[in-house]
Amino acid sequence: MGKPKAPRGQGRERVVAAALELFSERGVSGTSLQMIADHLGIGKAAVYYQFKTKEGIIEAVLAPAFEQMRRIIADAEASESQQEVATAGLCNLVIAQREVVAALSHDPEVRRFLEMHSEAAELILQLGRMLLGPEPDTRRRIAVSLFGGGLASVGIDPQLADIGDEALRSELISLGQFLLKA
Amino acid sequence: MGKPKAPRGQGRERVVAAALELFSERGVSGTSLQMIADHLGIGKAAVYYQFKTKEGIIEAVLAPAFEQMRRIIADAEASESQQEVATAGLCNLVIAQREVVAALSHDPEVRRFLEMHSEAAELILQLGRMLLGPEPDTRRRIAVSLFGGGLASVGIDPQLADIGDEALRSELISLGQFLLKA
DNA sequence: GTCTATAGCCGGATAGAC
DNA sequence: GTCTATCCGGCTATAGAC
Repeated sequence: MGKPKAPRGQGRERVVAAALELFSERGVSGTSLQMIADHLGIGKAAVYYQFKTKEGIIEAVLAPAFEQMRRIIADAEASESQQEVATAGLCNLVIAQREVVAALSHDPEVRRFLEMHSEAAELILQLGRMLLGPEPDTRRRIAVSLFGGGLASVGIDPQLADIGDEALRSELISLGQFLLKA
Repeated sequence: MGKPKAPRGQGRERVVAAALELFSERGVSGTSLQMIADHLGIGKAAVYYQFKTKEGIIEAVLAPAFEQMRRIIADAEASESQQEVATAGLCNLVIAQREVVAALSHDPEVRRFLEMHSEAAELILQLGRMLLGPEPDTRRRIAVSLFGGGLASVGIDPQLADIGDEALRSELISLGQFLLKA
């Protein structure tokens, strides 16, 4: 009864992968559906068969990152040391989803998307609050902003391309804890 | 003999100011010349009178930041403690040119611009080298990347809007020195 | 210095053939 | 599931009137 042909969702995944690659090179506004289609060697209408709108593609590209954020928040909430678990979780997220995080965390089109989908925006705010801890002073607030903003860039910095995932992860976590204790 | 009417360059500055504001909200790709014209209450062709191409506008928006970078590099080179002077200079740059730095440092269109204008790209690389110092280890390289990427975000983080320039500057410099000594 | 008008191209999105 | 053809609107850029 399995359907060997046209396995559901495979086309979607190919579109999402191509979109992510192009988004990270040219930004969301700078990427047209035509480019995505060309990249896959298909027609523009074939892309529309998978996603009715461009926003739908953005949503699908972002989805796995937000899923992981939900897990991080759940883990941190279940832990005694919220701040440390959240910090490590964020570092893991950056490693596991380099391209999604780096390509989209500073994209103006994604910012607009988040303004229209407050459940997603709330996840980011919640993670921020966990890093801040209760009653943060000015220095801590700046340190958290610096760390959060920096994390996104580190993921795709070409100058760090020779550093393996494990080394990067452990140094990031260490630097994060260091910064947030400053 | 002064010419009270049509003071040279004033029109250009108004275009640049409007462009910067829109670039920071919508990104470069997401900003059309029509939007810039509308924002100034003039026609699209009036913008073309000041700048022959959109790239010309990008160049003019970036110019002051690169000028300041040149000064920072010159100052650091003349100093004994290159790394500290460069770090402080970068923090000052972020404060003085928040919008330019934040809006454009992660913009894919600007990245493409830099690939075509290697003199400008070289300034950024040179500053990076000054922060790294001679023979940096892995941890230092990651710290520099984290700091550089984070600086850009801090400048426009709405959550830090209540912090004055002076407080922000001194904390940033302090956090920078702290991070680079980690 | 700003305007209208227009060229020519490309954007997102849809309809319908195969 | 992919294609061609098409709609309509917006884009950069130019020409020329005022």
